[in-house]
Amino acid sequence: MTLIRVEDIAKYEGQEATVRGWVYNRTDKGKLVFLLVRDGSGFVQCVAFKGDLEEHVFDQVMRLPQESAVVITGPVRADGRAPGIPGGYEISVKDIQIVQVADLDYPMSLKEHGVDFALDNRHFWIRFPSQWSILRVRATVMAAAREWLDSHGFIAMDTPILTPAAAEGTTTLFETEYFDEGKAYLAQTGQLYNEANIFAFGKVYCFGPTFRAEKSKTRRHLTEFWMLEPEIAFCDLDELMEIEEQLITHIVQRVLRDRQPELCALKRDTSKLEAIRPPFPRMSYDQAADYLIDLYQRETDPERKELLKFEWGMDFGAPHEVELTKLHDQPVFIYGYPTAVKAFYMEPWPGRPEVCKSVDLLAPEGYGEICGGSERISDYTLLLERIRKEGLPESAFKWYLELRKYGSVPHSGFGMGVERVTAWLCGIDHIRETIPFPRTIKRVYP
RNA sequence: UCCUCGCUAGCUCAAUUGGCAGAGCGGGCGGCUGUUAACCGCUAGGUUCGAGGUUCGAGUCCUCGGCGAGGAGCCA
Repeated sequence: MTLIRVEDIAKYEGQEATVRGWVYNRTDKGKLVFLLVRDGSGFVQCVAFKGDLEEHVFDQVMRLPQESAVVITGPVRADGRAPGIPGGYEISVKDIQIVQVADLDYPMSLKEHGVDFALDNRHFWIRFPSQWSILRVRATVMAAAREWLDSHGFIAMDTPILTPAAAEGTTTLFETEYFDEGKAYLAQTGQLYNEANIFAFGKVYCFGPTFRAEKSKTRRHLTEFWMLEPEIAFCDLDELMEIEEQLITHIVQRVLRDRQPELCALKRDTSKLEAIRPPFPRMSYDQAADYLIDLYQRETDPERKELLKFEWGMDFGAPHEVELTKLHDQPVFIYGYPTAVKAFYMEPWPGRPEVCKSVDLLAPEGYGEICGGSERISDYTLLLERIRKEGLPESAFKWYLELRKYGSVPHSGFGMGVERVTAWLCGIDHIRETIPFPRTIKRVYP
């Protein structure tokens, strides 16, 4: 008996194989029972004929409840009628071991469910082909990102999740007691620590959960999400964009190569992803602003006009980002945002202090911002001035400022939101499905 | 915080003008050798989110509250 993984089933055509898994669906048809079995790596149809099994066994198979655990052995056959991920192959049940007969009150039937019910049952929902596929793509996004960085001289350098006094207002930070030291806060970014790390390691990245207590209630926000943050010494804004487009391209290629059955199960139009290749278009904030102002002025529908309202100096809202992504089939860089709407540590544009060397990467098809980054201020005096202007506590930034005194160089970095990238690649419209157990303003269960 | 919508069987939903609370799925029993979220027959299953009000009569109308969704704002 050869134990196989369903994702490799094509290799075993004509051979006897064993799969271990769970009954996702059962259809009985008189003397014939179809079991759609999940084994974690895929979904495969197993067919039991009454004549092949002892009568009491067949009878048990015919009544096997959804989600029962089984070990099935039999020959693998190619059959175009067989559903599954990947489909096209099925196993004839010659032997079946029933590890557990599931209770009959499994809450998630295979019909439609409302969002709230599905999320209350997230611990079961992840068994569904759609959710399973999305989370497999997520894992590949994460693996591909590490793979590219690790092979391009970046050192993985974890940054703390418990952090001291807030770098900015405490309103969006989750707070916790920290022994006798007062308050600690869950990290919103590892960037400041990454900036320390590059002066030891040159090119680094951190990759972990980040926490934002924003009262955002949209399809693009979670309170706990995973962010990849590379930071590079001796790197300006142009070089940063090159790194971003190389990384994103690699991720897209890997997902296309390794997650084809999952994308197919999600009915993703992969031709849109196959077309992604660097260099990505670059557009200045000024150009984007001109375009959006023109769009705003020409809009006649009052409701839409209100949403598209724009003037130079504003940050983009979701509707603006959507309009900008419609201009290209590729991800698009928007660089040179107004200093006033960006963070204090961004390097000013030479000769134009009202603009800074920041860049956002917007995914196509209306997905919007997937990466945000900038060249950082490398001059001590300028950074100190900025910290004071923002009214930030100087003492908390002592170590950060000191980095500018000993070997400071131009450096840049960015953050990539794993959930937003995954949502884009999967073609789904809400990022809560791209993380196993989403945390939103209204949900910390399960 | 604001705007809009929703809450009826385990799930997804229906219920005409205020007039007997229903269907599909899921569960049970039975049938069928190619099902694809199978199909067919039978069957069990209800505090209509909560409190109060109007009315002969409220799932439906009114008031207050709760919960959720979509969007906006917010958002390194």
